[in-house]
Amino acid sequence: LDADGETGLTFRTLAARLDTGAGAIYHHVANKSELLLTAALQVVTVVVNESDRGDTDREAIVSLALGIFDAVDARPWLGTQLARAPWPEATMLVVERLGRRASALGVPSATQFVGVSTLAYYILGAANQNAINRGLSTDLGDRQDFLDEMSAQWEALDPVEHAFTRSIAGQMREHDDREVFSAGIDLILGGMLSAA
Amino acid sequence: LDADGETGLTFRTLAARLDTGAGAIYHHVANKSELLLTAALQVVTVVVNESDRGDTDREAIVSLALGIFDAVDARPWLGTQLARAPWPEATMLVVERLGRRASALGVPSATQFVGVSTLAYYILGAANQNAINRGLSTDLGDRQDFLDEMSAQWEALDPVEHAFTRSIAGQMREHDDREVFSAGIDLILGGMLSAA
DNA sequence: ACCTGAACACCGTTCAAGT
DNA sequence: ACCTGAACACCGTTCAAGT
Repeated sequence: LDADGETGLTFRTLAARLDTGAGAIYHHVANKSELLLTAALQVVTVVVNESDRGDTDREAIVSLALGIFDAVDARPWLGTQLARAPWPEATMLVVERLGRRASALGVPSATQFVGVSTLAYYILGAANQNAINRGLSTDLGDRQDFLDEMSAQWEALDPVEHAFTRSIAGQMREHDDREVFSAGIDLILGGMLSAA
Repeated sequence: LDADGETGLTFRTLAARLDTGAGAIYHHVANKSELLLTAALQVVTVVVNESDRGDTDREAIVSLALGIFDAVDARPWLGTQLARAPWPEATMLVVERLGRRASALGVPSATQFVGVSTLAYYILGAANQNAINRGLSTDLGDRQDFLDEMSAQWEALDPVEHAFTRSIAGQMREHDDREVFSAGIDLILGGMLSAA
């Protein structure tokens, strides 16, 4: 799974690795979906326990978010599993930790439901996007080439029709992934706290 | 595509519908991915033009977001295409509109890049989640049964280990999808404006 | 230039037959 | 109770052969 990704893991290769038949695996898991979700829960349990820390609740939320970001960066297949709907157990584990910290931070209880799910969508979306982009850039040269090309494409767009996209092309080229990601978490936290 | 979803559209069924061979389609599109992205761009172009309106920029952003939410609700395959990485042309069209409105709204230029991508991740994540949940609930009885069961499951969790999840179980049961979605947009906009 | 459709190289999943 | 692995029912994609 870690070596060849989600499509690399087939019941045939897995059976060969376990020195058994493909059908035998169905005596232990119902189907491929369950297999992947089980793997995801196992990884996330560790990540959440290791990253839910910091001197303040706010720091703990950023730390949790970065923990997921880094885990998905290292294992792109994980991002796909966490973003499934309805949210699987692994994702609910992250939501639980985020919510507890948000509550302790003083986010009004009326905004906790919306706030935490906003945080979760942002974390999963940004982590997935980052992981896939990184996969693409190792294929097609290095990250900077990839960003340069994307940025150049944006700058070549129509100045009227795509004014905003052009205006952020420079930032796209020079941004640091983890820093921008953290800034996003801070922005959402700001919204949650000022919504009182 | 609209009738049977993404997996329902195969080159064989499409060829049968067009009274031709499966291979012939490859003379018009490179592969299935390109086919789906083309369909997505076509739909989103219309949606964006129809929903980018309101008396204020803030209202226009909410209207845009709801436009995408509703479009994905009606066509779940669209959500999958918009959430692809790197963001396809159709998604960039949404980002452009959101960014232009955010800029006009007075969001500091330093936070526009982070703010608009936060908004985009939230919109795509929430719209997809909603669409898939709705698909599940039409299969397994109606929406309320689905929410009741999920809510009951959450309330049955361990009170210590899952304190937060339990605390939002009630809201999960009673929430209105579009209202909660709008509230999330407002929360992010609040964060973008107070980040000055 | 475009179409045809059999063939290729796969999948996840099932199931009769074994141990 | 568990394993085996051929078979089933599909995919997206390719390509020699046609028009």
